[in-house]
Amino acid sequence: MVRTPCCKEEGIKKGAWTPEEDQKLIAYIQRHGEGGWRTLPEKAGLKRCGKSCRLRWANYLRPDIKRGEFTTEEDDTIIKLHALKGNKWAAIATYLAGRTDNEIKNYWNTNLKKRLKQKGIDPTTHKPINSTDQTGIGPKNLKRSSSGSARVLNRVASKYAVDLNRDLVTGIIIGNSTIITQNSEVENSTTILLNKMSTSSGFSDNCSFSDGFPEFFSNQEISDMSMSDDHVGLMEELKGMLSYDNAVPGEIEGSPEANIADEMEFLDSWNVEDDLDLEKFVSSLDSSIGVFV
DNA sequence: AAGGGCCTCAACCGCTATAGA
DNA sequence: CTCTATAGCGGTTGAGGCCCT
Repeated sequence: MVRTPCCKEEGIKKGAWTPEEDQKLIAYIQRHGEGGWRTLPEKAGLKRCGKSCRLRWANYLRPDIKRGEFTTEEDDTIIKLHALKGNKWAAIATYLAGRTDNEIKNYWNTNLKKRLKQKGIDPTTHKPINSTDQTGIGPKNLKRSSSGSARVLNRVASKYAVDLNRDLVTGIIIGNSTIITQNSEVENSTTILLNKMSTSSGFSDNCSFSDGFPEFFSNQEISDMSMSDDHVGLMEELKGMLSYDNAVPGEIEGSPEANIADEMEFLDSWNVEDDLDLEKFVSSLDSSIGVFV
């Protein structure tokens, strides 16, 4: 079947937009709103393809677009989300207010990719470039190994008996309290706690990644946690697990980077449509990763 | 000053997903 | 169920600016 072209080829202008064209598009959308892209160019007096108009609006003219350099926090968020989601630019863009998928994609390809390479990290796999897989411990086999961050998520779910969904967990991992709030229907004590965790700092600077709760936190930390409702640090620890800041190629065993592959697998294996209840959450961890408090 | 190479990013292209007739 | 229109996504391209020789 011949594909229907999105617009007639004759008389259609291509290339850079002029300020006059931008004005016409803005004025039309302000009057009539977004949508109807196929008929929009004619109605707005533009000799452009509807698709081109949509893209121009979405990536450049929309009033809520944030311009200017990416912040360190944004860099960090993109890297972590890329490790979790891969080249899903639109999905990543939903976590960065005011940034478009196109902008993030360009920024990744021109800046972040290089930066990771300079740190000795493969930007595709998020693993150290020189690591050879001679042990046969590929992602499939890693599945049965322990995952520190999965363990913490397990603890979050167990401890606070919260229905965690995928976006919420992503929010926890990248430390974005907005997402946590957005994805929680009711601002209950759990939401407040998760928000607090996502914005708190300090605490665990000496966690290890071997199995077992006591090795995960110092005795003092465990004591502090049991004494206080203020469970700060859990979030920082989660963030630390997915952080590249201290990555040293060749020293990855048991480090955060070793967990990226199974982190991705277990998050990706979740059904986006279904909220995960506590029981399902724990059993999914048990069956797919095999970790546990 | 000229020009060649590199980099950035807006825009395009081809494809898939989805809604509605 | 099928077909078509539309929206949206990710990869790629190319114009223009910058830097170096």
